[in-house]
Amino acid sequence: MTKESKIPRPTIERLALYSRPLEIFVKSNIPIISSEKLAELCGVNPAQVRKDLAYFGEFGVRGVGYEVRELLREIKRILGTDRRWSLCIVGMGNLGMSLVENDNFKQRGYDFVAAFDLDPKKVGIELPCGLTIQPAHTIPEQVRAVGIDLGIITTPSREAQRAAELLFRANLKGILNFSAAQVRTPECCIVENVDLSVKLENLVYHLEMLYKEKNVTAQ
Amino acid sequence: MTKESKIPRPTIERLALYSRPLEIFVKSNIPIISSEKLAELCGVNPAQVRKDLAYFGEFGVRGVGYEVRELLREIKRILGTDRRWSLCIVGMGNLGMSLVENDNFKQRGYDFVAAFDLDPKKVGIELPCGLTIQPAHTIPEQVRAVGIDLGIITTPSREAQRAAELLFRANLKGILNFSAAQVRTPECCIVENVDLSVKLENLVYHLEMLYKEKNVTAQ
DNA sequence: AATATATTGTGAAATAATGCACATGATTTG
DNA sequence: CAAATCATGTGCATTATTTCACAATATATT
Ligand SMILES: NC(=O)c1ccc[n+]([C@@H]2O[C@H](COP(=O)([O-])OP(=O)(O)OC[C@H]3O[C@@H](n4cnc5c(N)ncnc54)[C@H](O)[C@@H]3O)[C@@H](O)[C@H]2O)c1
Ligand SMILES: NC(=O)c1ccc[n+]([C@@H]2O[C@H](COP(=O)([O-])OP(=O)(O)OC[C@H]3O[C@@H](n4cnc5c(N)ncnc54)[C@H](O)[C@@H]3O)[C@@H](O)[C@H]2O)c1
Repeated sequence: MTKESKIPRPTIERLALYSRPLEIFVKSNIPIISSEKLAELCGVNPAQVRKDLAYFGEFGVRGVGYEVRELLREIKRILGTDRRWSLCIVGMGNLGMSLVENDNFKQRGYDFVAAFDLDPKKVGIELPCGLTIQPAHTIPEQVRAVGIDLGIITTPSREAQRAAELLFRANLKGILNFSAAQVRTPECCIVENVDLSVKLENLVYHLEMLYKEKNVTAQ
Repeated sequence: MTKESKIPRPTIERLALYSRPLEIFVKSNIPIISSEKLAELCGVNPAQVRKDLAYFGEFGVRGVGYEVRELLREIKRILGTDRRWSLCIVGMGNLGMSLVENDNFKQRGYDFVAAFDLDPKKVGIELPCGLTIQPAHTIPEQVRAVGIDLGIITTPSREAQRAAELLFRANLKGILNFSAAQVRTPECCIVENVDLSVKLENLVYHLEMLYKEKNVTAQ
């Protein structure tokens, strides 16, 4: 098992990616998929798919392919999404609201069990999803009491670190941070930062490259 | 210039990251920053920072550091964010609404100039940001007429490919896709996929690893 | 002005990730 | 049942990325 700690990071990211088409295939009752087909659907190399999976076992049958249902089950087991995870969310602005109300999360095994905000005008509001917004200072007690697994931060950037501290001090183990601030945590707490404008800036860079190449080759 | 095409992808991602603390330093009137400080703030290695920057020129002064204002200006020039970009957004549900109303984008140089939806109940609604939701079938003409640079897809996954096709057929060059579906485009159009539940699944995997290691070392 | 200290830029080593190409085993066909 | 076909699993070469370590250069100190 300790071997699994030297799995390439990109492999983990791709496993999650692979599960999307697999879910669709399960629904469509398609029993078998090849690495080639799965690779095509995810925009990667077929050998990559096979290698990624081979880190964890032999899930395929030579000359045949992978049994869709079984493969999806294995990937979920590997990722840890074969059980439900409880989430709380801190900062109930536009983005926070949009996330709690999105039921893709529930379908994928994530349950929002608490929503927090600092603003007294927001505290007490009952959300369509059934939760009532709680005051931010109650984060520690509630995280501990309910045993919340993961926290999502959707506060303004300048408040993100403060929010994170309330969370990990209450012994919560993972944080998904949507603010533009880089959040710092002790080793016992894992953070994923998702800065959406970083994504936009990537896109813009690659576009500029595309334009430049065109100009060069056109001359 | 063609040399810039073999810049490591991760370098581009980090450049965008570096600009966040730099923006704050500019506001705080801090004139100089070292690679070590910048690295610490972004959670990377200082040599990495220097190498990333060195791909594009010599922006620092030995023994001193980097002039904050100048460095930010250079990074923006490199990324292509030294000009404004026009955006349209397709699918005005919770997430789409939250994105158009977020004014971080405007601050960073992105202007939403059109919003589209398929649903007749949504078409015609005037948004707080001033835009009126347009019917999706008008995407081609409006993208061409206004000369929109980038498109954001926030439709349900099953509609994402259709939305993408309307966009790139109208000669739009870049797409940021928030649906869980992998969108396929011709070479002339660049897509960034941002699947938020992939991020969650990554987090969950690394958490599970953390737990397992603890159990192992505890025994 | 000499010495100590700070910090960049970069070649080269180390590490990480990808993808080819083929042996291996399953299935189909004639 | 032999031959042809298909598709996995994997060793290895290749390519990509990170990090080290140090020469080069600037500033501070005495
Ligand atoms: N809305 C988007 O589409 C979008 C896009 C990209 C990034 N983001 C980022 O996501 C974050 C949230 O965006 P938003 O548009 O929802 O902002 P918002 O201003 O609408 O909401 C922020 C909410 O956080 C609350 N808050 C502030 N400090 C808090 C604290 N310490 N504890 C708890 N709650 C606190 C505020 O009361 C408010 O309700 C921001 O960091 C933003 O940069 C948002
Ligand atoms: N809301 C979130 O927080 C969140 C989180 C993660 C991922 N996502 C993804 O983002 C997407 C949007 O999420 P949402 O919660 O806003 O969904 P939503 O159902 O609230 O909104 C989708 C909108 O798209 C419109 N639409 C459907 N087909 C269209 C088409 N062909 N052209 C134009 N408009 C069309 C619908 O009328 C609707 O208004 C989904 O793919 C979802 O999986 C959302």
